[in-house]
Amino acid sequence: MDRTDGTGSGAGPARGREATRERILASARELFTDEGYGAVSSRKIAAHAGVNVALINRYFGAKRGLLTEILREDGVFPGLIEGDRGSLTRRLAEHAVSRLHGEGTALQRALDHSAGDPDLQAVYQGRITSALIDPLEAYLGGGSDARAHASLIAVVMLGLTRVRLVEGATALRAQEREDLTRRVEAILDLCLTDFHEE
Amino acid sequence: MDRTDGTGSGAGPARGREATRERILASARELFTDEGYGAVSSRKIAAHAGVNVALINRYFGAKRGLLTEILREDGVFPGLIEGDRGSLTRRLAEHAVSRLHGEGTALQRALDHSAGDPDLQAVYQGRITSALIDPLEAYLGGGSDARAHASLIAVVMLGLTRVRLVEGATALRAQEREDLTRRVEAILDLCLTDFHEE
DNA sequence: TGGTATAGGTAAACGCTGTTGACCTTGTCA
DNA sequence: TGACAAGGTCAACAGCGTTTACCTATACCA
Repeated sequence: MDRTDGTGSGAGPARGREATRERILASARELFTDEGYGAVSSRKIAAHAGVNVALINRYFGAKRGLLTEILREDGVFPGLIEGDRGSLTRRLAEHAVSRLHGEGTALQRALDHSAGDPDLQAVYQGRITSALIDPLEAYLGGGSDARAHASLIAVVMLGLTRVRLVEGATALRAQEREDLTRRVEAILDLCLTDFHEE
Repeated sequence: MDRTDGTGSGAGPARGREATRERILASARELFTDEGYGAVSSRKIAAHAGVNVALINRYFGAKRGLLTEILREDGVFPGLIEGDRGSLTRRLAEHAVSRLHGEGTALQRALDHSAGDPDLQAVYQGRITSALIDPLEAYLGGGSDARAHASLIAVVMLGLTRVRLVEGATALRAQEREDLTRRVEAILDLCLTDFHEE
């Protein structure tokens, strides 16, 4: 009936559904990392994987399916929205500032640049919601305003990415790093305080 | 030598360089407003203007030139970065919250959705810098950290747009409007305080 | 052992995009 | 009348994401 992905017989690249899928995915990841989503065409990915173009759509539905698959594998803010509640904003601030300085994996940096692509709007929409806002809401305890607080956090986190993308954020990166981190932390704390107290 | 844009002789649409340019621009503005930048093709704009496609590139260099021209005509935050300094953040907060609620001109709303288009990155980069960060820096008096403060303001303003775009910001729009405005105002104030005081 | 169904892969086309270069037409001036 | 130039058109180019029809080689079953 089916080889269930036996590793070929030695000659030529591995065949079989799973092996091919994986080869396409690996090529996409590598090329997206180096050149960004928009700059890499389906044909280029296929050529790099030594595979026909049509297979991309066969296995992943469409080009954006490749990115969806890649993104599924790693979270947006791994390890940040868990653990001690008191230092949540500190962790988020440190992460945001490090991203501002171009740290993080090459893939993360590349995908920041692709975040605005109209073709990817639905992909990023799902990602921001499911990997940032939803977990934050749950982490914050689910009070009536928890989701609004989570959204405000997202405003700052996404805003920082966008300003870096669109303007370079030179002035921010020129600040003493600890000063900037503390400032972002304070802003994030303000995002989390009760809307009605004063 | 040249008619210098006389208004034709009556029959058919107006001819002449300036009239044609204006007709293309008007069509682009209308279509961008209704459908967004990415969804409108050069050929569609040309057809709507009753003009050959090639003229778009002749007069505006490329499709993005149309948007550049349109954006040149109205500022990003008209009237906000001037006047009383004490209420700057209040004005900005009110503006941001109104945008969150889908207010503002139809063109502004449409262009928010196009802000991430890779083809427009340079256009928006110039716009954010020259119409938001630069004026803010000047308005703030040009102290050594003025540009960093302006950048932080931009973080919040752009972040709000992005969260609305990508997530809908339902939870934020569900907040009592005055509460949310005051919160954003407080956050913006925090963006403007000295980095080194504590 | 032979026949067949099927999974996996390929080639070629479709319709679309933004853009460009060669051509033509029209009006003006010498 | 002839030359010139501005304004406009047509047709093509190269590329994109995607789809359809076809081929091939394997695995199973009679």
